[in-house]
Amino acid sequence: MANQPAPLDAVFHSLADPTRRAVVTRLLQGEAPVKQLAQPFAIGLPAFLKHLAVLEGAGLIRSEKRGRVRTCRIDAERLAAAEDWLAEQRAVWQGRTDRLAAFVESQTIGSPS
Amino acid sequence: MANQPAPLDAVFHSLADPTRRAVVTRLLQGEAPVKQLAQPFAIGLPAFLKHLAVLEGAGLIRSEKRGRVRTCRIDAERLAAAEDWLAEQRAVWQGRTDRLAAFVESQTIGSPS
DNA sequence: TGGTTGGTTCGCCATATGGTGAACTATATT
DNA sequence: AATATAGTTCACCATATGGCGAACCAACCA
Repeated sequence: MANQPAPLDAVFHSLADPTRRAVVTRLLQGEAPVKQLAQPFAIGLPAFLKHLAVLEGAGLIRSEKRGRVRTCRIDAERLAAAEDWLAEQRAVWQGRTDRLAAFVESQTIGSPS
Repeated sequence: MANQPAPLDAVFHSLADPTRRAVVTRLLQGEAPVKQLAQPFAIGLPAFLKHLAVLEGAGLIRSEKRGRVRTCRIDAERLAAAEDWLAEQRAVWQGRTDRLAAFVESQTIGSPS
């Protein structure tokens, strides 16, 4: 159902880099300033800022500058979009092996408690 | 748990392109020869073959040549790896937002529906 | 045997990506 | 006021990406 190409391009492209994935994982623990985010990586700040720009461009993170510190936080919606796309695909391929029914059921809950 | 950087790089990079995502979706319906796969797209065969090479390099598809026809099929394991990674991340962020939601709710009970 | 078809390979090109170092701005800190 | 700190911007570089057209090989068909 969902088929928004452009955003997915950006999200998947963001996740194709280990540095950026690490940033995402890190930010899921909570917000953090740029320098602290950059510290674990063996690249210069300019290069790291480009990564942040890619992530922010993809809508995966947001950032706000207070004083001289820019604080970044996760924006998980786009992450969910990526997972949704994969889940859709999985529904198809797993359907061939047998779990389609379970998935459909989980999507169409209609009369629980 | 799972933290295999290199394969994920290739998988996410593969999925960052709409043509390649379309190929994946298409192949989930069943195997198909190269030409048939390429037909919907407005690019030349050489360019399309590069996309297939990227997908195959990422382990998302396999292909076999019989006669002069190369038939491609999906190899869903790597797709699952990507979804697993995202599911892990979601587990974290949903854990947080769930706790947050629970907290907010616990502070604001009093006038629901 | 000769043509058509399905793929492949080759060279080429424009642009994007991921990195660098150096210079610069603006906000703390002392 | 002087200095350190956190980011930012800039010019630059090497390589990867995604596309092209043209030439090519192998196999099926007539």
